[in-house]
Amino acid sequence: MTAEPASAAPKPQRYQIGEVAERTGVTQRTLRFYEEKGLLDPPERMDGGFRLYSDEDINRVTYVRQLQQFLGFTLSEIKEMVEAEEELQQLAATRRPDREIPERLERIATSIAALSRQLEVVEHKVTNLTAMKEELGAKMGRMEARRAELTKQMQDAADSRA
Amino acid sequence: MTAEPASAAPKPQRYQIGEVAERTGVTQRTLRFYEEKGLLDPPERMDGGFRLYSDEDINRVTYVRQLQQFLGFTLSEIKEMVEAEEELQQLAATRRPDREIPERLERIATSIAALSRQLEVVEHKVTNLTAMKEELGAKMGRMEARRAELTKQMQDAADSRA
DNA sequence: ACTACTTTGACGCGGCGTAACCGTAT
DNA sequence: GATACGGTTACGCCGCGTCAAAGTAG
Repeated sequence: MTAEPASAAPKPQRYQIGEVAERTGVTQRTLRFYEEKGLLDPPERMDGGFRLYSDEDINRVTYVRQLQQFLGFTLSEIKEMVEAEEELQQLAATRRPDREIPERLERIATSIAALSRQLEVVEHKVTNLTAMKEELGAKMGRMEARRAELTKQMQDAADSRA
Repeated sequence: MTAEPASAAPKPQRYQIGEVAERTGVTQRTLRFYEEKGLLDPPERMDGGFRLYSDEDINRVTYVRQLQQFLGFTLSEIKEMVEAEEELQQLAATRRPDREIPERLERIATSIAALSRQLEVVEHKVTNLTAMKEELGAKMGRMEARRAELTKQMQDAADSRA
């Protein structure tokens, strides 16, 4: 599909752990930890043993972090989700065996279920946060009113001495 | 300020730990832990040693949980916030010494700073979540399209056999 | 040969969960 | 005195942070 010179090999971009850490905003420790826990599949290595990550790996990391930080899922929950999604992509890559369509449908159903679970959480959070935002705004208003009042009192005291 | 019969004592509502746990949605362990960490001040006790919490305590717990779960602050950050707020309420309760207005102003300033910090986080989160929501929606759409496609293929196969 | 980067351990910490064992309320 | 509830103590788990000691890249 993509234009590709016949003579040059694909040469896909690879990054070592430090750069991945910077670009994703997590530490190197976290990257190794995720790998250990099966959230990232083991990346390539150079001859000396240094890890070499792909762009896909990077996307995976940011995805995991979103599910964790923004939605509050645990790492084991997230693991299930990414595993489901991986299976799905593998199925999409296979050259249409055309048998086993029911199985494909099952996978998709699971995936849709996961997605709607996530959507639910997102909407829940947005509702809560919006409510909180208004509360905070009101509190801020009261605080600023008190501050203004006190500042005025100070002014008056200063004026009466003049 | 509030109407109060002269003959009957105030009789403020008190709850023991189990009920507080239910009403706030945290475990008893968490309540004791928060107390230990100084996030809740030590509640009253009955003669046998059972803890007796007030409505204020309950509010405090839900407040702490909001800051933690929704905004992602650590317990030590939250501790600073609630301590600041406590000082503020004490100052509001004192019978206007009218001296030390500058000090009051300082407290209020700290409090306002904390509030705007929280507001920032809230807005940040809402932005992120909204973006995520749209992504999820799009993904859902694609999934459902694929499902429809596959279901149709199955239909066709069944029809051709009939 | 130098410097920056990476490797695998291993221990530590925050924020609780989960018994265990015993005392209190009713 | 049975049953539900609460008290403290202590160990465990998750999600990493933080050295330490050694090897690799360029």
